[in-house]
Amino acid sequence: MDITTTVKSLGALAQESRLAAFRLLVRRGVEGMAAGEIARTLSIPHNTMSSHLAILVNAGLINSRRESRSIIYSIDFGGTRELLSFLMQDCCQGQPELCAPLLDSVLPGCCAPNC
Amino acid sequence: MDITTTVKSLGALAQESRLAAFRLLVRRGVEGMAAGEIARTLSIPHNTMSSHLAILVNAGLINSRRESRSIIYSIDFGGTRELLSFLMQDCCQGQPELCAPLLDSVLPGCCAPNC
DNA sequence: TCCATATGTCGACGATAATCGACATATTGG
DNA sequence: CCAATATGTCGATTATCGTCGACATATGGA
Repeated sequence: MDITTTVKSLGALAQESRLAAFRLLVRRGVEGMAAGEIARTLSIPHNTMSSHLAILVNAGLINSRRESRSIIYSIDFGGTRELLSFLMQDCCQGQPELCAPLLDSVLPGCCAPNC
Repeated sequence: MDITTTVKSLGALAQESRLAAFRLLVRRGVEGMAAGEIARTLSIPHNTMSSHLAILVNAGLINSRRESRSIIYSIDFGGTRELLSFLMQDCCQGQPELCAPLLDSVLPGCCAPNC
């Protein structure tokens, strides 16, 4: 992931409706959520939400699949991983002693078994 | 950290010059870098860089201190930690098995001794 | 096929953001 | 105090973004 792609991804998340939608989808996992349900949940007009979702898809943060009449959006673990990875990679270039306390407080918030 | 603050921080990083400046400062650690040197390094007019730095300060991602005629900017580990923590907290609500592979690939990029 | 449901696209408006010249402020040394 | 250096502020311009009404497309069932 280069700096341009990162700016794009960060920009996609740097908007209240989109960040809210993203967080909603993160919690849903692979199951995902239909476009209309996302819009209703966040009280946002369906067409406005539609463009926001398109921006998140374009940024590689979420995916979409059709299921009957609905289009289901779900988190793109690959793209999300790349963004987090890029941000973390930069956290302590050559100075591990500085970022250790930073990470110590981040990791407990993560529920993965290996943390 | 709430969603509004997060949007602000992400927005601060969602701009090429600011992300570049932030990454520069992350690598510098507590030592930091003078405003003018940042501007020269990134080939950005000093006043343009000045407003970008102000936005990063306002977002709580960097700090400033005066040293003689220069103003030295450096990463704000506290604010940066809060942002990363917020993003990581959301990564696997109730579904650790889904985010484990996500984190597995993020953590190796981190140089902290405990990873 | 026709209608209802679900979602996406287009276009225009208002708002916000990025840029940079010109000017202002702050610090140090002579 | 004055000049040089370092940085910040203001203001105007241009570009981009968010919003939403109106219309278009896609799916499934009667």
